[in-house]
Amino acid sequence: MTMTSRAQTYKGMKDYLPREMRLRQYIMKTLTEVAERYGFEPMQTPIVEYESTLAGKLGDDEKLIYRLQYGDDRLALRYDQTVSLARVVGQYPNDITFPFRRYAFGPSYRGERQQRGRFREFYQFDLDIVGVDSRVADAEVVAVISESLARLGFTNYRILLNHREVLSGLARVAGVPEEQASQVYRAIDKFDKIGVEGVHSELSKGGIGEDAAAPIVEFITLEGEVQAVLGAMRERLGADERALQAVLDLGAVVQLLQDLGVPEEAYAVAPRLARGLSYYTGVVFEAVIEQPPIGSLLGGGRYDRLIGSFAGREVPTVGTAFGIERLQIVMTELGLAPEESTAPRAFVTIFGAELQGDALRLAAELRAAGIPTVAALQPDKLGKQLKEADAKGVRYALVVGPDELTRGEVVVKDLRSGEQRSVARAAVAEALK
RNA sequence: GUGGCUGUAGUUCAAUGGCAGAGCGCCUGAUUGUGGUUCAGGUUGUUGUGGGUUCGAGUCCCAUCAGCCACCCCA
Repeated sequence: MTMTSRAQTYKGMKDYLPREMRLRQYIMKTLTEVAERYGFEPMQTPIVEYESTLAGKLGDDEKLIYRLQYGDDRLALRYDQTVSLARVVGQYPNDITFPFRRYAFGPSYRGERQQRGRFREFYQFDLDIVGVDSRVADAEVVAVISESLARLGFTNYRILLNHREVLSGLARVAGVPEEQASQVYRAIDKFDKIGVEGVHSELSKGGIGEDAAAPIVEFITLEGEVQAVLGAMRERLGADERALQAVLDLGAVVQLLQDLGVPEEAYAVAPRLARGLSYYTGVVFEAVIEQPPIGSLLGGGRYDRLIGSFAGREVPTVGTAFGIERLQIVMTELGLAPEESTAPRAFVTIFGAELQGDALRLAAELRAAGIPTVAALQPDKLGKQLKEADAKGVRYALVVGPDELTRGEVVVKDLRSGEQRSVARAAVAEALK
C-alpha cells in the first residue's frame, strides 16, 4: 500500500522555483558586487547557534525564536545575522582587525505570522562596518545602499535618515517621562500608516498629555529640503545638549553623502523615522518606495553597544540589512527583473536520431567556448524543439540537419528577431557572442 | 502569538442552496526542416482539506491548513 504525503511547505516558508531564483541570484550578485567595490569582505556563519548565544539579546521577543534540542545541546535558529556577527567579533580577536567591513548573505528565522514581505524564513544581505565610531562609516553604508538600489534598477527609492538621540531628545524636550519614551517612538513609527491624527490619538491613548503630544506631532511632520529640516530640528531641540549633537551628526553625514557622490534625491532627513530603536545608538536609516506598498526594503543604523557584548568592551558599529524577499517582490511588480541575462544563450536541436551525435558534439564545443548551451533531449519535431527553446528564453536556436552537415555548416536562428543564417561550423561559437 | 478577511482549472476570474463555466495558458493539426503571430479542433477540477446541516452544498455551519490585513515586531 502506498501513501501520498501532503505536499505543503511549513507556514511562513517558501520554495523558490527557477523563475524566482533567477531574480534572487541577480539581487545577491548585484549587492555583492557593490559591497566588494566598497571594500567589504564576505563572511558566513551557521544558521544554528547555541541558545545561550541568542538569549537575552532580543528582549520581549524571544518567544519568536525557533529553539531546538539535539541530545543535551540546547540550540536555536538565528533571528538575524547581527548577534552572530557579535559572537564572531568576540570569538576571533586575533583574526579580525578593525575597522572590519564585512557582508553576509543568508536566511534567518522568526516565528511570526506571515504577511506580505514578511516570512518565517527570510534572507538578508547584511553589511556592517565594525569597530570605528565615525560619520564616514555611517555615510559609506548609506552610499552602498543608494548605489545598490540604483544598480538594481530602482528610480523611486528614498533613504530616510534620522538619529536615535533626536527622538529621545524630542521626548525630553516635550516633557515625556523616560519610561514612556518608547511609547512615543512606537506611535511615531506608525506615522506612514495612520497619519498625523492617528499618531496624535495613539499618543493620547498612551497617556501622553496634550502639552507633550502637540510638539511631537508638529516635529514629525517636518519634511522638505535637507538643510531646512536640519535647521528646524536644531531650532526645536536646541535646549537639549545630546539632541543638538545628534542633529550636528546628521548634518555631518549629509555633507559626507555629498562628498561620496550620493545623489541628493536619494535621501532625506525624516524626523518621523523611528524604527525599533531598541539597540540603535546613533544614526538610523531606512529605504522606502512609494509604490508598490512593502514597508521598508531595508533598515539599519548605528548600534555601538551590541557588537561588543561578547568581546567585553564597546565595539561601535554601523550596519544595514537588505530584505531579499521584499526586493524580490517589488522588483517583480515593478518589472525590474532582468529579462534574459540569466537564460542560456544557445539551444542545440536534435534533427534526427542519426544526427544526435553531431548535435551533442556541437553543444560540447559551445560549452567549451564558454557559451551557456541547452541541448535537446530527443529528436522531436523541429517546431516542438524551437518552442521549448523559446519558452526557456534562449536567444539562439541551432539546427544541424543533413544539408548543413554536408556543407559543414550550422543554421543559427535568432529567436527574438526570427532571422536565421547558415554559419560555418568553426565560426558558430564566435557568431553567438 | 491575538483579532479579522479570503481560498473555484496551470493562471485570472464567473456560477440566487439546484447540470461547476469563461478568457488566457496547455495539447493536436494546418506545417514530415522552423518557435513567437494566425486559423481549426481538443484538454483542463478531490471547488484548499476533513466533518456537519439539507432531498440537494462551490454557496450555510464547525474544525483544520494556507494566503492576505491589523496588532506585535521588523527584512
